[in-house]
Amino acid sequence: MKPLPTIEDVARRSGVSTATVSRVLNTPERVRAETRDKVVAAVAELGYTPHFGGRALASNRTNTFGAVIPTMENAIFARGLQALQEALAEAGATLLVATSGYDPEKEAQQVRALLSRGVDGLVLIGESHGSDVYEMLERRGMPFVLVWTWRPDCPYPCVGFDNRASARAIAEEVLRQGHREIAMISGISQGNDRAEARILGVRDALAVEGLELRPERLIETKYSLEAGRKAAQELLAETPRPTAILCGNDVLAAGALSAARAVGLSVPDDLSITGFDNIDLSAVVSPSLTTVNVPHRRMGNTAARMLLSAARGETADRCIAFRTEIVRRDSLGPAPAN
Amino acid sequence: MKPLPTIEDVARRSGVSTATVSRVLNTPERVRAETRDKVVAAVAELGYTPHFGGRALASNRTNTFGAVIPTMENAIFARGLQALQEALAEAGATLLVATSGYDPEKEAQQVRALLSRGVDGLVLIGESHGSDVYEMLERRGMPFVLVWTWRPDCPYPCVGFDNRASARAIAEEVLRQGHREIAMISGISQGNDRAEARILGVRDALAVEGLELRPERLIETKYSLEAGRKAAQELLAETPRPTAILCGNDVLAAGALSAARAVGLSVPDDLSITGFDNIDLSAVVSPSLTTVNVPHRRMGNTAARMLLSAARGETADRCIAFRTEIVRRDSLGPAPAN
DNA sequence: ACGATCAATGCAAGCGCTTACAAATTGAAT
DNA sequence: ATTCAATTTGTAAGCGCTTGCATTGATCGT
Repeated sequence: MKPLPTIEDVARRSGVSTATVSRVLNTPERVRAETRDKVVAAVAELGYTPHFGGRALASNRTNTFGAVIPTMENAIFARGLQALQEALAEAGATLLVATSGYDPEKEAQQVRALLSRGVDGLVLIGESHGSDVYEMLERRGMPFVLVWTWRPDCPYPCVGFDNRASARAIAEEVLRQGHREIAMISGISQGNDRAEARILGVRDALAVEGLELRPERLIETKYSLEAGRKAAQELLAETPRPTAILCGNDVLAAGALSAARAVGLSVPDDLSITGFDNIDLSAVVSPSLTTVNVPHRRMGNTAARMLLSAARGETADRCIAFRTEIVRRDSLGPAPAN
Repeated sequence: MKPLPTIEDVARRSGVSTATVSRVLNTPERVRAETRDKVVAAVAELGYTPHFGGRALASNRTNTFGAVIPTMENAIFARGLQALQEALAEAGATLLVATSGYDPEKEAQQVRALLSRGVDGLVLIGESHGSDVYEMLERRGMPFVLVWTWRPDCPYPCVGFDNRASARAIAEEVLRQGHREIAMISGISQGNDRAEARILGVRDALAVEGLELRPERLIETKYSLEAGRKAAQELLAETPRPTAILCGNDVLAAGALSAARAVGLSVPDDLSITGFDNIDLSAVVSPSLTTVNVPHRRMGNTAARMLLSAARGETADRCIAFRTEIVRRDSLGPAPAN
């Protein structure tokens, strides 16, 4: 285990002081070209890489940002994260991803871990987080942005979309197709503002038609194919059978789809199913899912931009909402005639 | 931006030296219970979290491990990573994930970045990596393990499965169903030993029957649904049309499935399709995919164990192979009678 | 009762880097 | 030439933490 070259080795080799080496690395324009070349050469010859810890300790910055997401297991956040990562990388920064498993305590723990790693900023999913989390962040003036969420008057910097309005929109679309027996499979709404907002949106739409989402027509469950399948199975066992099932996300919808297939119902002839998020999956299941397209990549990009500028000390605590649109595919059709 | 409490603050508050505080944090059993309690209390009251950089600098260990994977965009590595992460977390360690986008140069860059962050060990996918990568790792005696790959006499510590043999097995299954017009959609094999091995495996199986995989029957493309769809479209346009398409992974297979649907072919009656990896997706597409189950979670767990023990200085440079099995579902059927 | 032993704690020297500040060099402008 | 300002470089003081070594008390065998 050969010891790594340090900045001192580089300094010695290029006949300058460590301060100059440091400047070459951080603010090259403040160093005479000739000197710079010598240093750069020495760096290359030694294969020198600055020691992260040393740098963090001395400068109190890490060029690192953290994101805490509920899970990597399903693809909901993948595309957005990827975009976030790319945008940060382009600015020379690194992204650290941690998962909370939808558990607030674990989330607080992960936030703490990221903070102790000296991240310069943080991305969190949604708005519902422990008060301890918000406290930690504000106490030390840590820049952060909430993504995947937006609502009128949101109190924190966020970049997302209006989950409630979007859910309402797709519910209206379902109603427009003549459905009246409507059920919903949602993620667990407790501690998940997106799930909650989507339920509210559906209720909004139903209310306009004088309908309501009865308790037995709403199943909250974890986000997995299997859970979606089970929930749909339950819903389909009741009488009268729903003619449309709105799902809180595409994964649940895909699960519902397979439940429908299992009991021999044809989608969309006998039963309509809608998703939410428009992940890749939704286009390949059969029938393909009618769903809500969410601006994954734009959220990621924008969050990156906001964080970077906040870390530079520029203040821009704005909230940004993107529009969503309904993606019409094959899983939603007119309500069957009685 | 209030300055964070330091170990010194904790020391002062609990009336001991910083050394003792440090010991309470790292080796509590070496501190008298009474003292320990005072320190723990002070830590709690101040909300103290050790500064990561300081710790890394002083101890030259970070309790952090890195993984460089090709991409997060599709779900291939998600489950394995999750397991890796969980196993590391259980031991109090953290996982840093970086992506290379299947680009060797970017991979080297990411490895370098992780090293400069002082990771205590590294997980890499597969065996083909730039010589600079191997050099960096060996030069500093950095523990690492290759996952997702295994072959007889692999020269580095690895934990995976025999891609070639597994591909051969599923190809044999296809042959057993009477297929003779066989095509394959693979990931880009250049610089991807798993893709390459899978192609070789298929060739092995065909060779036994005196068949070969003609160049126009093998399309290499990137791993995406869309790419899979396009490739299948091409393959299906030829005459004679293949009766079975073996895919290098489930994502490609799902794409192929949708291509088949688009041209009105029934799977598996007119055309059989197989996948590889057994990701969640493969069970929900319709028809569900016959594929090769890969021990995602066990690879992740085992890799974690190997890294942790290597970081502790124990030497255990073994290679571990898990068995795979064929998951029989609906996308593979007997070859259609002419 | 006394040194020997051992556990518990403190002291202080760094770990590799950044960055005020000081010093040296340069290049005009006089 | 000489002066002054601007530019470039060096000096050295930490950043927060760990850890080898020294110190202190307590415990024990005799």
